[in-house]
Amino acid sequence: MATRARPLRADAERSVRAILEAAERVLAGNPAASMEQIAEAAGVARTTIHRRFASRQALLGAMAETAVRQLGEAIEASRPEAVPPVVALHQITANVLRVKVNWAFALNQQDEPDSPTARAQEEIARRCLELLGRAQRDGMLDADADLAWVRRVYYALIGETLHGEDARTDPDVLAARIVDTLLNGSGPRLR
Amino acid sequence: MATRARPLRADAERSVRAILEAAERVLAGNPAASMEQIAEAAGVARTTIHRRFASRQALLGAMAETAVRQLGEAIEASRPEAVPPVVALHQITANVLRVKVNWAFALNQQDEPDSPTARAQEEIARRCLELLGRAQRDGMLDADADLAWVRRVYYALIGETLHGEDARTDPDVLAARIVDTLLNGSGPRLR
DNA sequence: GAAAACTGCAACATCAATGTAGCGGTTATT
DNA sequence: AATAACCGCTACATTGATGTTGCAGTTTTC
Repeated sequence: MATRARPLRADAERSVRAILEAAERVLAGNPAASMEQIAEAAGVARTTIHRRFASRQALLGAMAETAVRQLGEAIEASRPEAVPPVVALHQITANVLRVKVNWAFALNQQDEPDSPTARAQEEIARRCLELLGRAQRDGMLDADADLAWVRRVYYALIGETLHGEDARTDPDVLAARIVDTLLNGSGPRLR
Repeated sequence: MATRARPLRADAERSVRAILEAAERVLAGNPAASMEQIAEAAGVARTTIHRRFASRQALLGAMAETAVRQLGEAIEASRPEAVPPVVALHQITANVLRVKVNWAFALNQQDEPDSPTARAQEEIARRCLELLGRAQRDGMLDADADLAWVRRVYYALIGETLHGEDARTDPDVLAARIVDTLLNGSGPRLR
C-alpha cells in the first residue's frame, strides 16, 4: 500500500483494514470473487473500495504488502539469528503459521517480478537458507543434504498444513509435526 | 468429456486433442487466460472450441476427465497391489510424475463435489492409503506414523517437485528423491 | 461548532469475455 | 465422386465486472 501524504481519518483506517481482511477471507474461498462480494463481506459499498484502491490489482498488491510485512515481523520476533537453529526453526515455524493462517491467499499470489513484495519474499527465502545452513553445521541436517531442496520441502510442509482442517489446532503442535517430518521423515525410528 | 453417439471424424478428433493440450499449456501459465488465447495456442478458431465444448466450464471438465483418466492408467500400469510396497511406491511416483508434468493445471483444479472426477480422485487417495498401510506393516513406515498425514506429505512432495525447474529431469530420479525424503527426511543419517 | 473528511447510493460509461448463428470453402469418409 | 462432417470467418447479442462521478448525509477532527 502506498504511503499517503495525509494520514487517514480513524474511521477510514478501519474501513481499509476491514476491506483487506474481508478480501482475504473471500478470495481464499474463491479467487475469482468480484469486488461486489468483497465489499459485502467487508460491510462497505463497492465504491468505497475503489476510493481507497484504484483498481482490483491495487487491492491485491496492498494485501500482499500487509501480509508480507506481518510475515517479516513474525520472523523477526523469533530472533532467528540469536538462538540455536533447533529452537529457531520451531519458533519461526509456529509464528509463520500464525500469520499464514490469516493471509494464505495474499501470500500465495505470485507477486510480479521486481516488486517490493517479491524482493521481501526473496529476502525471507535467503534467511531461511542461512538458518538451514547453520542447522546443517550443527549436525541437525545431514551433511549431504541439498539445502535448496530442504527449503522447498519445508515450505511445502507449511503449505500442506494450512490446507487441512488444522486451522484451529495449536500452531506449536503443528510446527512440531512439520519440523519432525522435515528432519526424520515417516520411516521407522530407532528406539 | 461426454461420450458421443457418433464417433468424431479424424480431423475433429485431432482438433479436440489439440484444444485440450493447448488449454493445459496456456492455463498452467495463466489460469485466467481467455478462450481466445487458448484457441490461438491450439491453432484453431475460437468458435471451434465452442463447437466441441459448450462452455468454458465444459472445457475445464473435459480437461479434468482426460487428466484423471491418464492418472488412473499410470497408477494401474504400476501394478501397485502386485509388487512389494517399496517397489510400488517408487514406480507409482515416477509414473504419476510423468502424467502430472503434462496435466498440472487440470489435476489441480478442485473438481466440484460428487463429480465423477472427484470420485476418481477419492478412489486414488483411498488406494494410496492402502499402499501406505501395506508399507507400514512391512516396517517401511514407522508403526506410529499417521498415515493420513503421510499421504498429505507425499502429495505435497509431488506437487513441490512439479513446481521447480525439474520438468526435464528423469522422473525416476525425482521419484527417488521424493520417496527418500518422505521416509528419511533431511536429518543426519547413520552410516 | 465549523471545516474537512468520509460514506452510501444511484447513475453511467467502458470493456472484455462468453456464447450463438450462418455462410462458404475444405476435408474426410463411403 | 457424392455426401456429410468439419472449420474459419464475420457478425451479433448478452452479460458481468470494473471503474468514474456527483450529491446528500454522517462522522472526525481541531
